[in-house]
Amino acid sequence: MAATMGPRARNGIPGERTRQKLIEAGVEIFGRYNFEATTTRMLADRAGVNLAAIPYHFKSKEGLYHAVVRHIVEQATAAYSSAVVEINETLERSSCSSSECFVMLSRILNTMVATILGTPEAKSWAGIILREQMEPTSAFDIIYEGLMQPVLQCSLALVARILHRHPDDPETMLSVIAIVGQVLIFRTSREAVIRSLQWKGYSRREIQAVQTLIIEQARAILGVPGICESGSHEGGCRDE
Amino acid sequence: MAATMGPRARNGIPGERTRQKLIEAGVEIFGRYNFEATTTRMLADRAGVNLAAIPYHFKSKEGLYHAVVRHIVEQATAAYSSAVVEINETLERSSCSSSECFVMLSRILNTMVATILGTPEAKSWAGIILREQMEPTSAFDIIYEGLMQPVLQCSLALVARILHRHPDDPETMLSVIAIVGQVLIFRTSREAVIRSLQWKGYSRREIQAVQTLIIEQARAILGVPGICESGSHEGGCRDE
DNA sequence: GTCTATAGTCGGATAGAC
DNA sequence: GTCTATCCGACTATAGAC
Repeated sequence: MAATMGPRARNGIPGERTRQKLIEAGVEIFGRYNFEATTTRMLADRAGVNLAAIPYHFKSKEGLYHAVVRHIVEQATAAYSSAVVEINETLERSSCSSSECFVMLSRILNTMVATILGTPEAKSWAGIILREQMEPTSAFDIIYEGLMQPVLQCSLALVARILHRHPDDPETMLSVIAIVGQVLIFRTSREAVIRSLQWKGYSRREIQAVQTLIIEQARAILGVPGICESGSHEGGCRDE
Repeated sequence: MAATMGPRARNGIPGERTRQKLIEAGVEIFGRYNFEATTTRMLADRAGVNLAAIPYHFKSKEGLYHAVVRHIVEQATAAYSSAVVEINETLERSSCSSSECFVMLSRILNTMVATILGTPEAKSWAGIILREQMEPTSAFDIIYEGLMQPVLQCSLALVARILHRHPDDPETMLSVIAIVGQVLIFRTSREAVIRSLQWKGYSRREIQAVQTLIIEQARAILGVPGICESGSHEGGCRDE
């Protein structure tokens, strides 16, 4: 990362403050508008710095954009990296039961909902990420490998154990993707969700309702017994 | 609609051909790039018409954009309007069982997957719709009321009957949204899906795999018996 | 209805003073 | 490192010939 950080990278130096303010402004402006619609004048005004600071610190508008993408990947990853690391360690160490794996998966899903709906900057993150999904640039690689790959792989391992499937079975990854889709729609289709539920936004109450729903439906999909009182059938009635 | 169609609206008149070509080009270009990044030159070149035809026929670039949005709503609605109409009629006429309602819901979900992943123009549609979700303009109203509202309401009615819940219960709509989310992620996160499954794109084979998965997981979520051979427990183990 | 030419505006990036 | 002033290209929309 230091290789692409511009003239100076250490803290405390006057120029570093300007860099940080531009990146913060970039998250906000690139998230709201898109790369082309964002003007260097907007960015400089929002950051409260001079226009010429952008080419000076980041070489170009595109240079700033890449720095912004790296920044949001770092921030977003921080939210659940501890969960992913702990789960991967647990999985390597011991062979867990379906129920234990489901508890770990629930942790990931809850974190995902809380981060995606509850973090104030999440709207900006989503704006940038969704545009990269639609028309990927070189920035998408940073997002995929830094942010998506780790969560998907971790969830894949858990779902494979829960369903007693092989992680390489494409059906397993398909299941994971669809389960994650249940979460993501609340961000990608926020406006339609708000309207159809007549919500005002995502406050604590709404976030908890979504979390409860997601866990409940993931439980049903994966055939994990859970709160079912008639404890007769264990693995559910799935195929195989 | 005729009120906003510009100078002439009837077919066969020379100008009408230019209008249509501009709208087709608009679907493609506005879908790929965004409103600001799209230039009138791109649109005119792609349509093979003169630059000045845009302000002449649509008053402005924004006027063309609105015409394009109305066009994609019409096209996309056409794909499943017959299903929605028939289901609404059936629901009004007779009281259907959970299984019957699930069959109808499956029809909607299958149509959705086929349309969203299989229609060549779907990528352009998604580009425009997603951008409107992120930063809604007046065009979003057209999309929500013409395209989303009908499908959501129809699915809501079906899910309410399947779960024996009231359609006004917010939990019911939440379930519907999450189920739809399983479908939409394959479009909104296409790039991540393709990479994690190592697919080349969405051809017939992949679309069928997604359809099978979606129906299977919707069945589990809604607790509909289906292919479960041990026919002992009927309603599944859901709450209530 | 369709074209060319152009007006008027605003964008990103740079040069050079401080 | 930060600023002002400016270049130069690209944009939308219009005017007016055909």
